[in-house]
Amino acid sequence: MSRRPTIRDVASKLNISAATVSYALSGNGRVSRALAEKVRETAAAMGYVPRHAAMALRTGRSGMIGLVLPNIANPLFPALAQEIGRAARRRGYALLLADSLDEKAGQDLAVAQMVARGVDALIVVPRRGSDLPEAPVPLVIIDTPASAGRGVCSDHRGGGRLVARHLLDLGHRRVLVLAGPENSRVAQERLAGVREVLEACGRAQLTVRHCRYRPEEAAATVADLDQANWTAVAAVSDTLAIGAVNALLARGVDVPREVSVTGFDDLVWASIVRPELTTVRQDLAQIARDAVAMALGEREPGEIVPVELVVRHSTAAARPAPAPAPAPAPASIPETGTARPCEGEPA
Amino acid sequence: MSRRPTIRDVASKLNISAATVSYALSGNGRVSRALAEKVRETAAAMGYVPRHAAMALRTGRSGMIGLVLPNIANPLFPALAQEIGRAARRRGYALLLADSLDEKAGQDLAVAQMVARGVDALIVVPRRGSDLPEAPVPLVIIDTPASAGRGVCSDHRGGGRLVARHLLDLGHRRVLVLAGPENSRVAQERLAGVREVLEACGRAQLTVRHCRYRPEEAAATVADLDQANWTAVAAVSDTLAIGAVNALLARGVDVPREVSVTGFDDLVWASIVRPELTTVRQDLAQIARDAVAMALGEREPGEIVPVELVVRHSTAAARPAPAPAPAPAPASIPETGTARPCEGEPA
DNA sequence: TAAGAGCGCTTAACCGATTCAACGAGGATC
DNA sequence: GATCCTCGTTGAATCGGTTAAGCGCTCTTA
Repeated sequence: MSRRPTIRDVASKLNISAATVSYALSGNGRVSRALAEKVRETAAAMGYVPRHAAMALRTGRSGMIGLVLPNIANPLFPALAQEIGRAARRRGYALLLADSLDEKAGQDLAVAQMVARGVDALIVVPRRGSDLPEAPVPLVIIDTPASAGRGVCSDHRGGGRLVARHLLDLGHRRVLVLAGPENSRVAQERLAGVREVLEACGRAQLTVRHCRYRPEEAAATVADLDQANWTAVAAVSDTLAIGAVNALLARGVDVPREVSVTGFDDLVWASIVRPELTTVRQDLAQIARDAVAMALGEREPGEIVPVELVVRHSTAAARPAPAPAPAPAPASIPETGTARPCEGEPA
Repeated sequence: MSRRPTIRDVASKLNISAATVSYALSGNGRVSRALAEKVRETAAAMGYVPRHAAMALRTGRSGMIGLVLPNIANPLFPALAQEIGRAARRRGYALLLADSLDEKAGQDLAVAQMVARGVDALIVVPRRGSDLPEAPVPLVIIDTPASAGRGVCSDHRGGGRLVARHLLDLGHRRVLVLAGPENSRVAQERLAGVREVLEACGRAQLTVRHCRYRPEEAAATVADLDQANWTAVAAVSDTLAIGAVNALLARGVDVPREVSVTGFDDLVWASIVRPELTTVRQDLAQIARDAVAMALGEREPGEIVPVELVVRHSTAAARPAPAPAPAPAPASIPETGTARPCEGEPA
């Protein structure tokens, strides 16, 4: 026979019942050591591979996790997808992938289709401004603390604090924040972190501008503003940071000597563009592991994963202000994301 | 009953048989118009959603296409994955994703697992240097013409020709080729295209260096060489091109005024870095559509998809050589990838 | 020594679709 | 009026696994 062998083929070759083969291979029933071993050998020799469809039908479990992303083209998500795929595969799960193509209906459609396909759990990075999806299977959200009760997320606010403190330590007091789209919960959190620290400082002056996650919009925003009003640009994403850098360089402004720029996410490109970006790195591997663990019910949702400031070459000590001002503070890198009053300031 | 309704639930509500419901919904059997309509309505009203697992078991078709990538982290592949996902979804197929994590065994393992999971077809972007995978289901390879008999690919060689002709037209005669890893079939093709045109020219002088697909390796390679020997760098990937640009800028060499640089693939970042890269764009959407069509047996494999030269700001007319030399040729952009003798050369 | 508990295996039901074969009712054909 | 078709529908087998229940045996335990 040329068909792929079934469990019954293996059974009849050994003159035992199909059930025994099933028990032996799954390790669930009580089968003698010797027989179990022989079954495994025979199955392997015959090239037996279980049909997941049959297992899924009987057990109601498909062994698949659905991953719904807003847009695979955003470079952060492939990295996350890779980590999730890895974590899932380690547990014997496969990854069913869909992106909502940045369309309103796409997300719910994708979720519904995955449910119809019988995924055992869903991991969703929600589209900006969309409602949180519902599904009759465990659903883990990767987003912000606001929805972390349903999943896991980075400490975006803490990241914002790290950035702000870093800039403060470098002596920057007037900061332009490129705050991303107004309806992005993640961007809101990052902005809140920056704001928290800078406002706690008292002396800092904050300019906030919103724009979509496109370098050209960031560039246009920066180009429109009077550069005299700030010495640092804190962008809530590397994409925006690169746009800002380009606009500044085009204007003949040296980065970081005249203006410091920070990003967010540590995309692969952050360390490739010149100057290499100071940015905040999310621990994607940890998020992926947690998300998968939550999806499979091994862990309670609600995790908030710490982020890390990566200092590179797009930030430097603030230049003395045009008005008479003393030397900037030494550039110590804060190790925590906690707000604390700004000390060691220029007098 | 709180379970998801089955086909039998729908049937008993209408006092008809399950078979009729199946025929009505699938449109396969001969069911009267009126009844078919009533069945569809009732099914929808009851929230009936077919179990793919049951369908898969019975029909042997899972409605899933497996996509195996060498490494999702490479920015080219997510874009491709997105297009393939879109094309698949349009036909009612879902996408099962795996990457081989750039490991030797990963690719075959991924293929085997997908087969076990019952995918109806596989689309594989083979890992460099790996053997072409085999599987008991239709398998489409996205790679180079050498394996295009099994799938679809871009006209990498033609892209190489486009780049070479572009540089030739700009007056460049001494070209450094960053040729990527030696075992990359794609890189080999691109190099071959460049070589073909430049050698046909007769007067061109070619330097070829291999390195892995990492900007820092490209940068190191460029930094090691005596820049006097070439006026243009043709990289077989944008990643390498950016490394080359960085190395040149770090050395104080103006790009493109002193040295022109070209990339390959038109990654999103190619138009974001400064200077924006002149590069070759693959038609990923077309490749994706063709690959899916081939996977589903709607089209014969063997397609070679044309590529397109995208001229931006990293290339410019060659400067007059240190030795007495006339003005460079006008920068006409070739519309075809065909080699032709270099005309309008500097005397 | 009778009741009970394990052990290792088998029997058979079951998951929820698809699809073959058959069947009754009408209509057309001869 | 008998025969044959076609139409619309149904019963039942089937896909390939999982798993509850049970069987005959041996070994404890009271």
